[in-house]
Amino acid sequence: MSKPFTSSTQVGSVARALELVEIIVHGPSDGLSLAQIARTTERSKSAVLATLRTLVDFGYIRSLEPGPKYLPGMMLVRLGDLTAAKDPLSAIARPILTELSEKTGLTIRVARNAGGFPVFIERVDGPGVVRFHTPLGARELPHVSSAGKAILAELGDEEIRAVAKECGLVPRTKNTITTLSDLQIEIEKVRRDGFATDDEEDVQGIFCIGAAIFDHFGKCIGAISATGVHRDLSVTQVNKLGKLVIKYADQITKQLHGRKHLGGGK
Amino acid sequence: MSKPFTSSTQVGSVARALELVEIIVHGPSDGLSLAQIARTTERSKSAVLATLRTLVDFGYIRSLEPGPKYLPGMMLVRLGDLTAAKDPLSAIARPILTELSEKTGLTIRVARNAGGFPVFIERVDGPGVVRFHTPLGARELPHVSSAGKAILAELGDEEIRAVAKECGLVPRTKNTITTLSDLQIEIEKVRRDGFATDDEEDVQGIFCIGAAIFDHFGKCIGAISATGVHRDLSVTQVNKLGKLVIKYADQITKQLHGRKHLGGGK
DNA sequence: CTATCCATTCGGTATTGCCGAACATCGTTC
DNA sequence: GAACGATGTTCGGCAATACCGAATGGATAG
Repeated sequence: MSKPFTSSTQVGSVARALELVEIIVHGPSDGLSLAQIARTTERSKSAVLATLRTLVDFGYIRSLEPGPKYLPGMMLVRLGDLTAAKDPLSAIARPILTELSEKTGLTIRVARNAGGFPVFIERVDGPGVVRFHTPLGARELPHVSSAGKAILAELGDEEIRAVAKECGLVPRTKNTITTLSDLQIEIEKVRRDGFATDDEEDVQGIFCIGAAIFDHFGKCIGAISATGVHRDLSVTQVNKLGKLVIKYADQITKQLHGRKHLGGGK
Repeated sequence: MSKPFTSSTQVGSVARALELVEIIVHGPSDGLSLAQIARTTERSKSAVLATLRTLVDFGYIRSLEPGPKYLPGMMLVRLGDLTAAKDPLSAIARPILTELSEKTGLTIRVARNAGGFPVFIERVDGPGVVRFHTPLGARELPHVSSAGKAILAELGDEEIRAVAKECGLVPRTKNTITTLSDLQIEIEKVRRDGFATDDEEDVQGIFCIGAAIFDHFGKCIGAISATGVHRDLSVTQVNKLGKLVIKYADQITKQLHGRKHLGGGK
């Protein structure tokens, strides 16, 4: 057995099947052949074929004749859509994101707070021509994203240190914050301003501005962020845009019957 | 064995795992308990638990303490997003959909032609306050959706009959087309106009207008559709809106280096 | 024509996924 | 407070079954 499974009793064949999904989703856009998949997974073709057939039957994978090449199936889109739709944060946020994206021309996303890490669950593109991939559903790095920093700013110093340790403060660009002390200084700024920025700290040429969302306990449950290309943003706009993002984040908080956790005490 | 599996060699445990995903995704928004899942699937708790653990490990399901209740996981959102992003039609269509949604205030979607059935892969909401669920990734009914009719209009009469037989022309509202002859008359109208409508034929109070998209062979590979609430649409607007939808569909066709299949011959 | 790649089928074997019983824990009810 | 019913969890043992490898047929290339 090559892979050391983390916890107790699991189902191996299911795990292997989901690995296939992963491989195919990350594979080339013209698909992978059975032989290719069998090689990369180091399993027999017959076993892979049986698994693939099951996945195809459920629509997770679609097989493209002739050849056959295997590609991600539409059921994945459906499940992702249903999952996002079921999330009340997503449902409430969507029209508000749409409005903000129109007002700013930027791509707006909303993230859930997943243990200090932002996980974006919904996205609305702005009308701009420039397009970049802003992924959904992945655990993003908290120290390089505006949503991440907006969430961190609502945590206690203890938790911030824990999250920083967990993500390792890995560098992404030359602007990335890589030390705990720098991060703490940045967090202080976020707390003062009420919004967080990402000034080309994750991707060269891309900036973000984010603000936190709260539930009725005053706990930060997520954040929204606006993303654009750096040259479209003049420095004087940052504050104005920040205020706007806060306003829309507050709208979501309000609709969730939430209230802002007033900084001060732990 | 309760479920008669369709084709040859498959992996039973994987199929059972994917059934769990289905159940949880369609379950209540506060999740399902292990016992509930075990009951509905008629399997032992221990077997279900092992499978669930595997799914949780991969992020397909997330377990919510205490209880634990099981809910759809963020990995489903991620996989759906990656799947849609990998599709060139989706990538090309997105900015065009955004523009059309701003211009019209409606929800715009793009569907792939899947054997005469529309499968929507991307959606852009309009700024309107009214919200309704327009699903993605599912095989929609061709005879009740404007995208479906736009696709049907590009097929041969033979194929239309086959699709009609496959979907059964099931009624959804009192406006639904339920006979083949009515459908053929409607298709003729679509061919004349260049766009298709759905006048409360799927959901009461909802209308759609759709137009087809073509590849470089002139084959119809999909369609876009605009969705809104019926009372927002005056009859005189239908033609104007139809023309607009055609224009944006043609833009997508153009960017795909496609060309319109000029009706006439088979 | 041979050689090499591919997808697919088919037994046989032992891996392993499943069940059921047992335990721990919580919340209710009498 | 004790007894009950519900839950989630662990564990041993059996048999189902998921896996492998060899063999086949087809396609493409040299």
